[in-house]
Amino acid sequence: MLRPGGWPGAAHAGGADPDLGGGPLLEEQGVLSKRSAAFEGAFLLSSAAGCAPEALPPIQPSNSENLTSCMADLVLAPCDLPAAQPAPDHRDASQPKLELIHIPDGACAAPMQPCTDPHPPTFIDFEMGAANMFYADQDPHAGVLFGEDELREPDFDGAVPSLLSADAWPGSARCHDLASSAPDRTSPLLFSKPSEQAFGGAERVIVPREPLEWVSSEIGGRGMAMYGGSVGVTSGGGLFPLEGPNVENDEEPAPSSSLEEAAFAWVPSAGLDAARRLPSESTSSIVAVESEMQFLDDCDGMMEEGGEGFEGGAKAEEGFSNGPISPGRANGRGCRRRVHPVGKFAGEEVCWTPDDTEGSDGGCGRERARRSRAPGRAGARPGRPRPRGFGRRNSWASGASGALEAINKRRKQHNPWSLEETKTLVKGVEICGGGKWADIKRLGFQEIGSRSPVDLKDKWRNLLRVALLPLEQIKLKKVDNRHNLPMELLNRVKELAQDKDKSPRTAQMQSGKL
DNA sequence: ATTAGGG
DNA sequence: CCCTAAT
Repeated sequence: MLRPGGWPGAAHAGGADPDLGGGPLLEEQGVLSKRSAAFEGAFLLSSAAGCAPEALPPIQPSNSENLTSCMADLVLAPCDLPAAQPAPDHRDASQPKLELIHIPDGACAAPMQPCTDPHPPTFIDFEMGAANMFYADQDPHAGVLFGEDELREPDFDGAVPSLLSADAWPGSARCHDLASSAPDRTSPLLFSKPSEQAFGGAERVIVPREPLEWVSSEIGGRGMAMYGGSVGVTSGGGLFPLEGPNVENDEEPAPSSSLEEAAFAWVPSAGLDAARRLPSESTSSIVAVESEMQFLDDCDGMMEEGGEGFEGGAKAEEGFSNGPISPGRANGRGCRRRVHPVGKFAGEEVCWTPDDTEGSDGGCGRERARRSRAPGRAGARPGRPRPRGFGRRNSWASGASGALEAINKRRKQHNPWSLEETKTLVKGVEICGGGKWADIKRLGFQEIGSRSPVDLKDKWRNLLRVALLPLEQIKLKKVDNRHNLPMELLNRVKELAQDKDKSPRTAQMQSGKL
């Protein structure tokens, strides 16, 4: 299925390392071949071979010369598509599910050049699912940005997002100096603004399949990428397979007029025709959703097994062979949460029930519609992409049905924090410090994508309660069997709590209370 | 919009 | 996890 190599320029592109999920990139069966500059010469192939690449029109100029030259190599070619092939049903397990991305040899082979920016340090944002900044001068994944301007060796349990590399995003070599990226220098979050250039020329690749095919133009979204046929999502350092969105009878997608607006392209059933018209008429068949695409934890937050996105390649890559992992796993009740791709709830986190027992919250029981909702927001909205995973979200189901009231009356929900979530929170605190919950959210950790900043705060408080307990008591609680909190983690929490730097006073006070 | 804190 | 007050 999807392979790390799906990210051109990604460290393991080409599947050189079988251990990392590489290997032959694709079963060639392309019907559609479309270039996406954003993916540096990546092809999307579906069935039917014989798409001879041909030179592409000039690529949008990049302000990054090295990249420009790199991109100049890009070739690709719209195929002469066979007419009106009945679209394979990707629900049929016998059908190949995914389009595969082929990386032409030598694509973007040019090494990333050091930033010429006079203000060191410079950073490059890979836009890969998180705001972790990787120093890309020499080593593509040399470090993680900590604090204000400190670049450290990655030390998250050896978690190096090994899939990322400087040229993973060919057009995205946006060099930033700290001064311009974070003028106040108070935040470690140096998001680079998604730019058209970064994704310049990215076409929304539409794969003619039913029921829904997705393509991410990767615009403005962090870490989201789906390729035809329910393909994948980048998550931390991994690229995770995903199931296709389960959307039905949605309104006619609103045209997207800007790249920022159109994080994802969706073509309902237009199939090949639409695909063929793409270059000129793409916008008419594309729905814009908010750029943040996120596949959130299932309702119970049962994430016992998934790799921590941040935990780097090897772990994450298990997902390639083992099917969907990290995002959107089903819980016992078959409820998943994800962002609704189109229509009224585009961009909203929703409960998603695979078999589509709709309208009932899917047993998810996480209705949060009472909470703030982007006011006046109707459908896909242009404008600033919201940071993903912020705040509370509407439920697809709730908005769509009269079950709303019932749901609204529901009392306190219970969504146990998984160990992975908890670990991630701790990481966040390590980076941003306690009390910086919004900042932590902005880090984009996928693991806690479904937790609001307030959730983080609450959880941290609860963690402190335990961590600051006398050792005896902790052990009495079997090191908290219920929450599966390893002593080691609790120790980290404790340290952070006592670190006046990382912990405002909340923690200190907490310790008093205990 | 964020955060702290009570419940 | 929910709610509110205070920024």
